[in-house]
Amino acid sequence: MSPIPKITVTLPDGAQMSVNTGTTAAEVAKSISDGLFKNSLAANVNGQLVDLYIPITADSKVEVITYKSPEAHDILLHSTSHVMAQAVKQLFPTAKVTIGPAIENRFYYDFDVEPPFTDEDLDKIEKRMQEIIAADIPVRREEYTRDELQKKFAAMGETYKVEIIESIADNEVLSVYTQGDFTDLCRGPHIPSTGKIKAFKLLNTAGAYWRGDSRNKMLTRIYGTAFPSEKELRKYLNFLEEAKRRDHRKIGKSLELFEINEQVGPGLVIWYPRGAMLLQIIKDYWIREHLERGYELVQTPHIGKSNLWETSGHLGFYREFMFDSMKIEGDEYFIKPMNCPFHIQVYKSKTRSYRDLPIKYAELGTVYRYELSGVLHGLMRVRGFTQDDAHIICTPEQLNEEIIKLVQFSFDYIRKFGFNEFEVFVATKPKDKYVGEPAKWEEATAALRYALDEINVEYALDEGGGAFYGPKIDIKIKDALNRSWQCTTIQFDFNLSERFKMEYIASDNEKHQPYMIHRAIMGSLERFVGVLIENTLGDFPVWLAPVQAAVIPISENQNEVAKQFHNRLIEKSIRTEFNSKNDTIGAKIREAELMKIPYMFIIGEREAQDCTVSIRRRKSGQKGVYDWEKAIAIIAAEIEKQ
RNA sequence: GCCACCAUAGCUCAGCUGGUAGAGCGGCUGAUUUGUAAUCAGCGGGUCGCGGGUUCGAUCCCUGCUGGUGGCUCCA
Repeated sequence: MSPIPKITVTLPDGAQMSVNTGTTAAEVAKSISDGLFKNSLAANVNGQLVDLYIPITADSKVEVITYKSPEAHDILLHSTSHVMAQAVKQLFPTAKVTIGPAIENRFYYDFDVEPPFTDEDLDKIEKRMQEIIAADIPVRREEYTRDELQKKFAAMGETYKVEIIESIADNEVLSVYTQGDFTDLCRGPHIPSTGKIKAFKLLNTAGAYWRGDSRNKMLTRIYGTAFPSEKELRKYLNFLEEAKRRDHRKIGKSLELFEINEQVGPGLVIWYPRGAMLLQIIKDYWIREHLERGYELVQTPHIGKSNLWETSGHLGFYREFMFDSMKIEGDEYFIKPMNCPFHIQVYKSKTRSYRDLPIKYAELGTVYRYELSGVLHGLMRVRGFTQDDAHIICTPEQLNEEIIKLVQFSFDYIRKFGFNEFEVFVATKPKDKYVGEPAKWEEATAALRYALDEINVEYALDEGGGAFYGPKIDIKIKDALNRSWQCTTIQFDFNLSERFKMEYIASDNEKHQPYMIHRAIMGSLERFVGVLIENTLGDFPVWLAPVQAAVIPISENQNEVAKQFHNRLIEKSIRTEFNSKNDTIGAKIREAELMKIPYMFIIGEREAQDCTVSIRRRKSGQKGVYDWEKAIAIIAAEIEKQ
């Protein structure tokens, strides 16, 4: 009998081991230490994630994946989704399994089941999962040919799996994972046994179309999460709680900023005085920043005749998002979903010379888009919203510089609101709905990428995510909970300038077609305010706070004097509120704290006599007693800081 | 739009298996005249989202609608 051939295994620290061929990563882990073996979930063999029990048959670099490895979480989540599917199949044998991947911090599994699961079902499933985990059932991989698998899953009645197998490329290895009575088509890798799952929770059910296509059957999805320890699970659940606490809909109500009312219509925002003030402050700032950068303000109607939208291509490519038309004196009018055709009209009002370019038209234009009722969400997704819109019309030579300026402008602008982390995407040509030659798309996309490269901005590609009229740069901002929100969009457009026959006279005295860029920095003011609320909990910096100060007399005896001070603040354009209620000082302060008013100016008997005020800063408390002018200077200085 | 869940006073919510509703906060009135996150007392306030049905009787059961919430191409 010939001796078993040896192979060399190289560990991450460079150490090498000579082992029998066919040794598994599990055995390697065990030979290093029992502790490592106990914590091992999978292995990375030559850069490839594999199961712990796959035999290694050649010299390899081997890294044992433990709970602490960055790759571990996805594997754990994915394996937990299999345990869930196993529990579901045991409890509901007629349910058909479909797909069940890991997503960020969570997993889901979609089932075709009648009737759909309820919350009580989730408890039952969770209990059964605990039993499966307690039984520590081994999870093993097997590979099969396409035919074998088709038959296998067809025999099991798992028609969705059969369909999936059909859609997998010929050259891929087909594998299944089996744990006890449950077998699932899966690429893996998976944990070696169900007992490796230490902490999990099922979160909620949801409907989801098979393959995400609304023409397909609606499946029942269960979301869940899993972590290496109870502690980490709790931390994640706390994060979800914190997100709830920051919900802009809740804060918007308690701070009296806005409402969305059934009587008015879904997705339509009613701004209360405080919310409208907040919006106005943002708008004022926005206008200042644009005028400083050479933009010109324009203002355009809310509706326009159908031929305008015909020419722009909106009726061809964007109709599904537009509200139905209205007939006026025999003509058909549409409510604008975008401002661009109007801005083009302004451009075309006279002959333009290359010396005039770039021309930059800016407008806080309110647009209306028909969004499906199911996707509406507070201020984040509405049907009527104000875009901080601008159109830059320039020569081809100017394009690069203009894009760079725009990206930098966006970063600078958004940083002012306390956001410092960005994700940048370049979105390319959509698969079906697009206008223009593919070659032009290529060229324009390259121009966007070139500009970003030039200023060293890292970005990811969003394939097929472009607008119908051109590729775009999208900037997402990260909030305090590390969630990202789409705000800035910089869209190249070679479609409209052609459709509307825009032109300028170049230095060669010939007519040329200009380039056009659409862009919005905040995107939608509504959404931006929503993000701002969630990021700050409604505790706005003083320059943004709709009410910057509360003037609070200690007793009614100081009402007269306090009112005078209040008037001084108003004269200085400080947004202030006078609390003359017959409440104790404690109650009046509490009220101001809850309404997140940053400054409180308190006047008692002593202050009334000396013409001073006691300053109290929200959250941090008393700041001392100052004469009126000094007190006003203090708050004014903080407002100035922006 | 589709699936599930939800809808009670201005707000937050309670109301067991059907017998026409309650609390706290806010509001109003009065007392108190307050020194840095809730003074006390009293009083109002609801066709229980809307429309049908079952029932002697519906906030509760059934059904239609409206609105809200969580989701709906992150490949086995």
